[in-house]
Amino acid sequence: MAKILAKKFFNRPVLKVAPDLLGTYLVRKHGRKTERFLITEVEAYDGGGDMACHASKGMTPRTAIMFGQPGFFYVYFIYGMYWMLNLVVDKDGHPAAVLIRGTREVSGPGRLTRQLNITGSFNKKEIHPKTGLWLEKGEKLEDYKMERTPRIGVAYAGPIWSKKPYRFILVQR
DNA sequence: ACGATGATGAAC
DNA sequence: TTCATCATCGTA
Repeated sequence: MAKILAKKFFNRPVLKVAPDLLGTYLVRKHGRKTERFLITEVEAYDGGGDMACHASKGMTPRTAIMFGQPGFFYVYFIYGMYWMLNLVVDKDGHPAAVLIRGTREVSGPGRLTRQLNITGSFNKKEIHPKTGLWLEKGEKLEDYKMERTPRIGVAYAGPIWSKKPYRFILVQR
């Protein structure tokens, strides 16, 4: 029986949680079918001072979820077409999230939500099997190594924050 | 290189 | 109420 990642896992600083998510499984159940996707690409967004993080705008109707408890989904609509899947992490009151950018099976954050049929209905839902979308511990991946790069598509955040190495990826050796 | 396509937040 | 912008992707 695979281990389900619970609140304790998410209730840590985002720069710890984000790399730990690499190699874990994003699990989606719709109808009778349960599918697992190995996470290979994530980005960390860390607090109100991170100018690339939506929480840098303060608490708004959209960003309020990030200011709450860890272990919930933050899902928002972008470019008139795509849903972005984020996991709220770190302690209650500190707004932080991890963007799931890709898996071994599906590359790209917009494609991922489209293929898994994830929309705004998941926003503010708990990361738990009862939701139909959750995370499970992975296995040892000897043939992959982790790399860090700047985040994608955040030039608006300015020279400092757009260059922070907050993107974590698994690449094959 | 650029258009699709609509929510969001800030300015007015 | 308008307006610029946007944590993207497919086609060219």
